Amino acid sequence: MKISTFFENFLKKRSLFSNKAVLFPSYAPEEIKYREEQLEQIANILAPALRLEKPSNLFIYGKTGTGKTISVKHIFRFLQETAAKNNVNLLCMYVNCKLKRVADTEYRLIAQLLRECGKEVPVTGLPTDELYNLFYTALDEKRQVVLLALDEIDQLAKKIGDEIFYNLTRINAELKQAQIGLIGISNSLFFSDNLDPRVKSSLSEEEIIFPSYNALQIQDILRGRAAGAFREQVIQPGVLEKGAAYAAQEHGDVRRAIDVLRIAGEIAEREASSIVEMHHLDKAEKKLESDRVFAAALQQPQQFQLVLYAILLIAPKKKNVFTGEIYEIYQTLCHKKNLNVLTQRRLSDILAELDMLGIITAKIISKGRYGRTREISLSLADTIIITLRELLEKALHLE
DNA sequence: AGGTATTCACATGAAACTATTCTCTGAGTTAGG
DNA sequence: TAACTCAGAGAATAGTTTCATGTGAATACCTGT
Repeated sequence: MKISTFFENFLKKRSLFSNKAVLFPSYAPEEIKYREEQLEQIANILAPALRLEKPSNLFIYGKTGTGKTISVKHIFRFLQETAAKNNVNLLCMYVNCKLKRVADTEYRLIAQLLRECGKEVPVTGLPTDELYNLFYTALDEKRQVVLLALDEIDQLAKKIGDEIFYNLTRINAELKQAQIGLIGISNSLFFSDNLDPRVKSSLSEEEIIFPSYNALQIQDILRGRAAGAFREQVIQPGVLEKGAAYAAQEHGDVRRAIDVLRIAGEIAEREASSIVEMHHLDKAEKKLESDRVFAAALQQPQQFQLVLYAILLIAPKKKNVFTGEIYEIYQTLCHKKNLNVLTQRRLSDILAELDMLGIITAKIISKGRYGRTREISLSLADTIIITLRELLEKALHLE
């Protein structure tokens, strides 16, 4: 088929979607279902900001995909609208602390905040105190209240420790005109447990927990989104129910369930199907999982990939592999490729990270007299393993 | 037999080092007046 | 004299090494029966 006719046909075909944007994570719905209580609490806590009083610092817990981020953004939107209408100097900032190269270190976080205030700062070269000073002066320019939402704050704490929070809570003491209210959003329910007690008490003056959705709630939310995103009669009966049931038992993550639905639609469209059926959903589920693995693996550094490659070489042949065995294979690979060999210490960390990424399953076991080690196995489907191995070979220039 | 002490093979933690990227500063150089 | 160039000092960061310490349970080694 000629490309020109392909595009012509493409245009003639009716899309399954009426508004695909509804299914993207960036979409902000008018109404957030099953979160009335939490929204009300947040609104209550933050409302004093509209009177230029400093609201209590707020801490929000809940697993991924339970609506934390979207709720905070929702509240922010209305707060700012109201503030604008009534001429209140209210500034709402939202930062995701997990974003690589954006806000995943102390320096970068403050730099990002300055950027939100409209001040560009260099990516490196400046002392961190200097950034704090710039930040203080930027905030203190006028009498205002600043609400600062830090998403995935637990990731940041794990990476660089909790001193940064001490600095953040101290900001108010430095400011003369402005006031700042902190909103921490965490995926981990136990985040604050290993936090400096002083930081903990000032950071979480108020706490809100977002429970996971159950299957029926997920189903309802999915239905709402699907109605907005797909043309009528496109989704076959049972598809939404299945998607919801799966999401509920696996993780309770609505965002992911919505992603699956979108990809199912895309797959159906590519197959020139006029409806979305069960098997599209299954394919979408698999595609999402394998895409995640591939992306995670390919954006790691070279040595990291080499270790993963070593695992892929032997793990499928045996059911359990130990750290030492992987280290040996990795070493021979290094010699073949003429790369310098990392220490076992480092390998240990890499294995732990691969486990975190969900690419491998590593369990620390004790073999008694024969030591303690990680028992490593692959939890990926065979097809994924083969593709991943090929991808890594290409990335590492192995033959 | 039953109890405890060892011992293995790593895990885990902390600090420090290396290489790279970036800014800022100030001395030296250049071009124009 | 103002504008430009360029080296050197100082920062932040990612990835790593070095040194030090921790650890769960199968086995070795006792003890008293």
